[in-house]
Amino acid sequence: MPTATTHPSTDDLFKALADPTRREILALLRERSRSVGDLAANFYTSRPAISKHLRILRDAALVKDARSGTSRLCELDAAPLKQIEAWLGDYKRFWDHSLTRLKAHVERQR
Amino acid sequence: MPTATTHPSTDDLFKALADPTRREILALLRERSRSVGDLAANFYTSRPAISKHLRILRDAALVKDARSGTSRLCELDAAPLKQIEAWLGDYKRFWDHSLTRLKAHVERQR
DNA sequence: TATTGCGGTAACCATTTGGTTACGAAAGGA
DNA sequence: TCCTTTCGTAACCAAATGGTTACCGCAATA
Repeated sequence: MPTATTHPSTDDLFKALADPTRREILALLRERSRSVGDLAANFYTSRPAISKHLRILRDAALVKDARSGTSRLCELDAAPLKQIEAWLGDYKRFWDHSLTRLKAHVERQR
Repeated sequence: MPTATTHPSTDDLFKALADPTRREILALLRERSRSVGDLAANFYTSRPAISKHLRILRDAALVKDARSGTSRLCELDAAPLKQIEAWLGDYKRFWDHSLTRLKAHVERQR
């Protein structure tokens, strides 16, 4: 599918974010919208490789693009990251749990 | 390395979270600490496969474990997720950006 | 119309990933 | 002491991943 009309799956999102090059692309798009070639110029890898990363980011709905003459302007869409935030929400109450719990539990079993 | 004493890299964290089985393991550990076999019983995949997932989660410092007799008790450590939260923080100001920006920009170029 | 530049994609390749089965080490109990 | 249970790991395999080069389509321009 060309452009995801519905929400991307949490899996698609995490997988898209799991690559450092893709996270760097997002960081670059945070500054301003950029063409594909502009983005590729920031990496040592080839333009087709960046093009494939962009497809994954587009499928995860994290990047929108539109033709502008012969080039293609890519823009960050951070909205899907709200899903990651929501996923994190279920773990926040464990952030400050004392890590002595496990140790104590094992001790108790002796 | 057996147990990460320092903070895991953001890359290790995202990669650890990029697999649905590993996210499900974390969700199970949210309820209570569990042995490796207990965890494996919740999946159709084999125990060694779960064991390998647990190694990745341990390397990402998301799971701590301790021997308890012949079994090994695994516990969630959600603290590293704060790093993901921090990463997300750099994108929050883009969450509500109007997506007409790109469109407008392209229009302007005509 | 012919040419140039931008970017997507096909074809291919090496590496990584996630799974399996088989085996061995360690702790507990008969 | 011997047997059982639990779990990690080695060895192996298929599929996915991330990279490359080559090629093609399309828009702008001379």
